[in-house]
Amino acid sequence: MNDVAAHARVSLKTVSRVVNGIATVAPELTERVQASMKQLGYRRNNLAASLRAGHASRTIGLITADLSNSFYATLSSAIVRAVRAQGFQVIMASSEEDPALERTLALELCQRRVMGLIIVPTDASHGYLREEIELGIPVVFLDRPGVGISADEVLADNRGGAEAAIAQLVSAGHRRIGFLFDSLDIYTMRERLAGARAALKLAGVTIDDALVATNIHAPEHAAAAISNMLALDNPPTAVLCGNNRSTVGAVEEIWRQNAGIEVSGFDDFEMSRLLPRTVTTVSSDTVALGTTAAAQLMARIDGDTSAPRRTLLPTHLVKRGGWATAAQDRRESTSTESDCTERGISSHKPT
Amino acid sequence: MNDVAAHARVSLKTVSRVVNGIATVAPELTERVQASMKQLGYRRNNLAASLRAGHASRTIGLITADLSNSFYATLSSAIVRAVRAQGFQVIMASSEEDPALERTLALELCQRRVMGLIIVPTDASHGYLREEIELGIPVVFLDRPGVGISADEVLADNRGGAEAAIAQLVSAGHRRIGFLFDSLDIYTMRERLAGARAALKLAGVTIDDALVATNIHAPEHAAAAISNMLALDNPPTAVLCGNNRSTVGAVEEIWRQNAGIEVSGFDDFEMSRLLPRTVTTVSSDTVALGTTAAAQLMARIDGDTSAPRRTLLPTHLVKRGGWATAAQDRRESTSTESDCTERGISSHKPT
DNA sequence: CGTTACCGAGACAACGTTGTCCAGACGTGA
DNA sequence: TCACGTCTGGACAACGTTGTCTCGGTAACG
Repeated sequence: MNDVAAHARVSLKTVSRVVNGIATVAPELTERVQASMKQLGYRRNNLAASLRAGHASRTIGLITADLSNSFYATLSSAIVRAVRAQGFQVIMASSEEDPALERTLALELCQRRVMGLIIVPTDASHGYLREEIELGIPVVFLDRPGVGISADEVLADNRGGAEAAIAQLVSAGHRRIGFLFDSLDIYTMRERLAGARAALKLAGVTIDDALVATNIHAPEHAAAAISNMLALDNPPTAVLCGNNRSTVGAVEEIWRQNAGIEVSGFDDFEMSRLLPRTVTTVSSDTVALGTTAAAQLMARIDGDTSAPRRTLLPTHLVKRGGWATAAQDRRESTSTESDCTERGISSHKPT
Repeated sequence: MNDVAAHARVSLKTVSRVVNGIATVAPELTERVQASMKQLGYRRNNLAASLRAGHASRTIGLITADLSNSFYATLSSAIVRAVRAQGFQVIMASSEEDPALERTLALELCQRRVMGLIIVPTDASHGYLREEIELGIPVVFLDRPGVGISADEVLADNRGGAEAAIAQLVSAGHRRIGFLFDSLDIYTMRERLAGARAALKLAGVTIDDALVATNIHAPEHAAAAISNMLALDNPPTAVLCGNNRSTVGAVEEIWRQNAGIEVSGFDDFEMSRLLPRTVTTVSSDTVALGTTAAAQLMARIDGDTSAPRRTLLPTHLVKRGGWATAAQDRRESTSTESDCTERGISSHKPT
């Protein structure tokens, strides 16, 4: 900037004024300065500017569990788009589900003076964030609640979705329902299982613990677990899968064994309509989750100091797949959705 | 920092030394400073530090075409992980395939003093980047080459992959092969089609223009296009799809019409093995693409000033899906891969 | 012609940090 | 005891920018 000023034979401040588009500069000088900037390849240093201006870095931090997972990719994409509209940029990091790494990343981002954080939290205490929040960096937890701290949360109604899925299976006559869930250390898994249990209790159906498999991390685990269940004297007639990996493994194995049991699962996914079996998925609007979290954070950055708020987004049942079971499901996916349950924000309040 | 110094009754510089872990501070003072830092909630301002230190922001910028696409999500994830190992953070942005937006984003990131850029470029001139590169911000183009500028490029061997796919179809006896490609404005589409044409020419097979459909953006377009081809007097016996969306649409429609034609396609995708039809996909190691680009950029940041370099990663054919056509394909996917062609880096040099 | 008012431009300080240099204190050896 | 060396702490400047204040010039009006 000094060089530009010297080259254009004006003062430093005049260059600053031109850069910031302040109108009170003589047109002739403006022109000279702009020519010099171009000639010298001048680029405004936004870091320095935000230093002077007092922390207005116009950057937020985003920590998800696994960037390559399409669920988080969609979330991230929605967030980036939403905050970009307000001139904000996003530093992204991945905690790999490791609480220690998550903490390190969060603190690093705070040091970098992000103006806010969106975190998909792991299942460890987030007390360390209290200080950062008090120091003025707002935090929004996304998809799962933070532990041991009060902050904004944007969640999907997993419990309600589970209840709806079970209600549908029960009304279709199923009484023996299997469960394939990932680790119950994950909040969403606990919620989904709790919802399912509640709905079954309501329907007066008792749960056979032999039909509840947990710690299913990969399709192979799901295949093995469902295989075991099918080998029981009294096998399930339907299965509820805790996430899309479980669903995929279950569908594969069920198809392989040509077993005629019904499948419901969480986390709708791209291409799910190409599954050979009909599957009912509990899906939530991932884009809305991201957009809502971004909006909540921006409100905090803009000075909203009201009490922390939990937003619960609805989930709904969608019928997917069924190519192998043929032409009985030739309807468009939109009309398929219409005969499914919708759950509103107020449907259920997880604790 | 001033406050900490006052509180600990030491000089500003002493605090700085403690923060930076310089050993020449008396242990007693170090302790006093650390206590004061904790008590006052001091956080080092990395922005200010990098300002003083001369642009060592330890941040890179990443611009992809569409964050929510699983291909770019995987790329991004690999890049974030790779640079994180060197203490770098990543600011991510999405160009939405819009050259003007891409340019705006790139310049914004430069103003923010990122130390390097990885860009999945759109098909417009990147001459504007020349100045930035000269100013010392290295750029690596990923997945597609930049236009009108010489910089590092990390690409997949699309042309070789297309040749391999066609060779396989031809050797299986196919002579009438349809093509479903997205816009030829996209570099990868041009490369893939060029490879296919070259391989067909080599095999002495002439191409019927009625079997070449372009500008296929969505599965529905692919379905319509393949439907038209199947209605011809002399329909194709096989089809090559330019990306996974085309593949999905084609497979759906072919299945619907119960037409027995063979499908090959680009871009392997999660769940592709659950497709009802057997599909041969040309896949590349997406993680390796990202990791390679990150490594190349880090080398430039570390001062590598050698001539711009094009890295071509191999593609290989993988058989996927086939649930609906049943038990003839019961093998594990690993063994399925073993009977497929592998293309090396040196297989083909696209221009 | 003089005075006032206004406007454009420059000097200066400050944002938070760190490198450089220097001063002072302490210890040791002659 | 004095001189020299070493080692720690502090003053100062600088990174690149912008807000504030002030000054000089010009135009308009009395």
